[in-house]
Amino acid sequence: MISFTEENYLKSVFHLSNVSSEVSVKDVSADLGIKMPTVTSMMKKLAAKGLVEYQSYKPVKLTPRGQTEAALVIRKHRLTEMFLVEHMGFGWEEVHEIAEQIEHVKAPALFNRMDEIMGHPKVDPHGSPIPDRHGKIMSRKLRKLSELSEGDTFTIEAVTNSEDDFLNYLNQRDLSLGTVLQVVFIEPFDFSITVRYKDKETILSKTVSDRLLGE
Amino acid sequence: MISFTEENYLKSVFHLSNVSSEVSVKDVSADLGIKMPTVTSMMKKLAAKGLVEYQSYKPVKLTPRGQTEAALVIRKHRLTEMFLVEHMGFGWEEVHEIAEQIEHVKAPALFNRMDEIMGHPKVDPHGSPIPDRHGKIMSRKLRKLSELSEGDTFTIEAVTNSEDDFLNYLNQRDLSLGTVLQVVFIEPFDFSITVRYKDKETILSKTVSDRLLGE
DNA sequence: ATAAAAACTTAGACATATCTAACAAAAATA
DNA sequence: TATTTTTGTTAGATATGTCTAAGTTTTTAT
Ligand SMILES: [Mn+2]
Ligand SMILES: [Mn+2]
Ligand SMILES: [Mn+2]
Ligand SMILES: [Mn+2]
Repeated sequence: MISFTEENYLKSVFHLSNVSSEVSVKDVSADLGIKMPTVTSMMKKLAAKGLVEYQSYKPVKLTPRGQTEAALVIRKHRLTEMFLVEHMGFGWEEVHEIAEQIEHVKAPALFNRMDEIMGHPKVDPHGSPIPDRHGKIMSRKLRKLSELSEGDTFTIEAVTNSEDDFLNYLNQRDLSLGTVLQVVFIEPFDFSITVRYKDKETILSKTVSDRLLGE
Repeated sequence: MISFTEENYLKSVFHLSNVSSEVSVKDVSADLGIKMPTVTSMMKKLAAKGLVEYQSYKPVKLTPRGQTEAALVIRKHRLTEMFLVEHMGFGWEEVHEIAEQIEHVKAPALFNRMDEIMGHPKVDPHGSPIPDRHGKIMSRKLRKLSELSEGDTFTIEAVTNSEDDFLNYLNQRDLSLGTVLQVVFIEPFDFSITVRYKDKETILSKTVSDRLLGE
């Protein structure tokens, strides 16, 4: 049995693995807001359970089983988010915190039912892929808005961050998944991008354009 | 902040208070499957938090605040059960275990949304009343089927027990909330009751007739 | 190559929630 | 009333998950 707490560590290592190739104790510590000694001891525990590979002073890595278990928690998280948006009328900025709690519920039937009711959605409200029942994830290689050049066209397909502050910022500017943007101008000084969409023109900072994925 | 565990103790004391007038440490111990010394120490903790009245060797009692908090957890439980049945297609025998977990989610918006979507239901799938946002519970005085006499008519309005075994037993016999029964015969030896309903005639044991409430 | 800084681990403490063993009080029975 | 049984408490142990303080190892900078 994997505890609530252990599930959160697995998810953290999983997410960090998709950001950089090596995941350090420090990274996990920062990500979860838990001190390094605690992370070290949890890594030993997860290693003993066969969920992570751990050697002192080395980066940590999920074992295949650890990856599957992490993906299954993420599946529960994303199905929940999608269900809250699609069937309960929540905004995409409201669902992450609720899903953080419901993802730990041990009731496969609940999540399989959500999946069925929604017709097996491929992505969550933030454009992140939903792993299947076996923990397999479809990977799409999307580009960041910040990587484009002047004159390019871009469709928002995902956001890399689900904090409500950021999503409310996007809501205020009427930016959502599916919005098509034209890159009008890139400021060489701070890389802020002027974009045109839906008869509007706005300047987005690099912080924002780094968090928007699409093609 | 009331922990997951504390919430379960409050719920237990609350439920037991509605069964008998006095709630003992033993009762809570039996109800939660937790040893008596553990219950004693939790009662002290809850007393320190102002949620129960506790004195050594005396029955335990919820304070008004303890009652409200218990009722709010029960509200979350029952709204969840109702939502699972009404909006996710689960049977009344499947929802209790899932609700036992979701009732601990800290997200008032989630439960208020369920409540809204369902149009503020008064009872859960087992006929138990759903407390309002302030923890107030409508009380209906229903009779047990076991209290009736031969020739009486009875409409099932609630069950006192949500174990899947019991509910599957009722499902098999096509007994559900709203079913109208005629009491045909009461066996004086073991108080089993012969009932007629929907062109059927069945014998229900005292164990069963004690768990069916109605009027 | 050495010193300094950063990352990591070990050791030990603490909070929560549980248990068993032993004892004490209250209730039931003789 | 005296004894036995039941119920409840105290004391101390254990498991999980967290922390701080103090060292180690590795990496970076001088
Ligand atoms: Mn999320
Ligand atoms: Mn979580
Ligand atoms: Mn998401
Ligand atoms: Mn229930």
